[in-house]
Amino acid sequence: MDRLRALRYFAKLAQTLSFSETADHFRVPSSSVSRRIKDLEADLGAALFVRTTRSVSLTDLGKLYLGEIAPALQSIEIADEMVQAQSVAPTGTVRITAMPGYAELYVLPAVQKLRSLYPDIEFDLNITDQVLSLSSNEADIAIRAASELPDHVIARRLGDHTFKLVASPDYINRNGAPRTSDDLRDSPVFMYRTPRGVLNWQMKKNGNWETVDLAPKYVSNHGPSILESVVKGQGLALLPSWGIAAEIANGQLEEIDFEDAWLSTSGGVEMGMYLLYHPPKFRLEKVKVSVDSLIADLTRGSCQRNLALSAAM
Amino acid sequence: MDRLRALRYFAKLAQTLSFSETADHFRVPSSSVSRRIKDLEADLGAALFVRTTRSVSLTDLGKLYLGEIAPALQSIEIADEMVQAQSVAPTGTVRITAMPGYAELYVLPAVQKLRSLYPDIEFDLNITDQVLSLSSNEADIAIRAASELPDHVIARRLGDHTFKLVASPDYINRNGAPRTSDDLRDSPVFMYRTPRGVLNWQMKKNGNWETVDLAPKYVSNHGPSILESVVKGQGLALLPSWGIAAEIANGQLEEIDFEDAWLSTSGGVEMGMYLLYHPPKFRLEKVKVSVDSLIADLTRGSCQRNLALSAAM
DNA sequence: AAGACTAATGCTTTTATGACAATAATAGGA
DNA sequence: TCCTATTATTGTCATAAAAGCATTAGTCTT
Repeated sequence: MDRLRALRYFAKLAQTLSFSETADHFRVPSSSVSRRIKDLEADLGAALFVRTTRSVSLTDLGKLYLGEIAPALQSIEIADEMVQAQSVAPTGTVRITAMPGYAELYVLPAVQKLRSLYPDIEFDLNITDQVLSLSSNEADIAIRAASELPDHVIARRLGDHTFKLVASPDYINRNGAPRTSDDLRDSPVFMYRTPRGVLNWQMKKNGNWETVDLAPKYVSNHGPSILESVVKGQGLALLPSWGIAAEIANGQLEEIDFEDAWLSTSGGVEMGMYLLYHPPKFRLEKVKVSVDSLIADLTRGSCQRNLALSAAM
Repeated sequence: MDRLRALRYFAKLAQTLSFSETADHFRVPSSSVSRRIKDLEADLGAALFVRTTRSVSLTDLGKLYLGEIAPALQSIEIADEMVQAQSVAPTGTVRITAMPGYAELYVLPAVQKLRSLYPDIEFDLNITDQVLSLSSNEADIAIRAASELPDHVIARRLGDHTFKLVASPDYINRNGAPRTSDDLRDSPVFMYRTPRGVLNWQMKKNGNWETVDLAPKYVSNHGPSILESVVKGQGLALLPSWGIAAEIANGQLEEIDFEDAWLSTSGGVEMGMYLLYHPPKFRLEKVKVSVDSLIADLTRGSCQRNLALSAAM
């Protein structure tokens, strides 16, 4: 038995004191109301109404029951409306996670804009290299580099995530640009540490990608400090293209063309920056508007970067 | 969809965060829980849980929904329990209606006893000649004279309801006992007025019951005052046997044997005093205990009366 | 006294729920 | 790293419940 429906019938019937009117209200035949009420009474083991074929009235127990049930029904109605309103009105917390570096350069300003656009939404921005799971509800939106895309989330490509070997013009003038892996071994190199370990440099040799055995002068999980070290001419680093666009453009850094392509993560796989979010099984407006705004800002940002790069070349 | 069941599943699942545990709790396969929750989510148009095959957690909306739903569910549980408790524990109001005269003689003391027996029950005793409808919920128990019994109520016979022509020994000494209807027309007679009119006297003539055309000296809806007038020797009256048992027994009144039987209401139909109450479709304990107690007292009273009558004869 | 309105009931059709089995996905351990 | 155990989901079927419709029975009104 659909108890909740029976209770709705009960409440309406208690109000109208008419089976037919109640039935009309719910667009069902009056026999349905009659049967549901009867079932309800049988379930409770008590008569709720006194019926004459012509009139209906509440019993003492009916009044008692109504007094308890009516507010509960109302609560349920309200709850439903709240949820449905929530899924339309953008309020609540949106949890965003993003990679350091990229976050500071691009996501932070985008989120600032988002905050001013939707002051009612609360944002929880978690900048970390940890890969927070969307599917286990640790975040609503994830912005990170990825090669192969998770299956159950929607991924919007924000731009490339390729690594460039860079040094300052000053450094190149003093030491020359490295050409071989042996050159590298003699050069001061800086590496990035992720929670899963140091991001090794890999090189293509005879069609295979191999890790280059290097002893880095400086390892950090703080990207900007590595960038700063390179800009200061202290050595070489493999840095993501989006992280050096500005420095390339204004001449602070130069890209070093190596004999082969270089990659930091597992060999040669094409990587990109992605914005990831739950498939919109159900329309969570707060997530939707955030995604839309972020995508707009971040892809625009990446276009600008690309333009800047082109200009530098 | 049984929404209430879905909500119960939801509440339990939000608490346990385990489909299988929830399913065990309700003794249903976990697939049922899974489906009900999915249906609920589809109905609401919003995701309530984030599921991994290994773990379940509430979404923001889920928490919100739970906050509204949980108290409502509890209210419904409480309401159910209240009703079921009510139908077992004898509390609340019992409305009793009874005929004047009979009520004062027999019902009043019985109700007094009932009140002391069940101090938690409230009694509403309506002494009237009006025939209050049980079926339209105007009373829980009715005690009245009846010939043919209503169909949808339970009737317990309390005793006869036959009318006797009586006068005081003093009156008979002075005027002699009437023998014919003509005798009656010359005698001072007292009649009872019901809400439906004066209770006419009827007589069997050639097998047919006919109303005797009399000009009563005194008409009242107050039985005791008619009785008193008769006892004082002021005239004759047709009085119910249960109303004159004591006076017959102690010699204050004498029954007059007439040439035919006499009746007050529609001709010659056998009438009785009945206690009427709703068929116990559902066990309303307060009514049940009241009926039991009243029946016990009133039938015992009627036995005593009968004994008293026998003794007087 | 008859008609109109209302609730209940009997029956059929449709719907949805539960049961069982199988699958997919993950966490933990050897 | 592979294997196993646990957990949620999906597919299919049988069953139970609800709706729909027509009819009956009982009141109130004119």
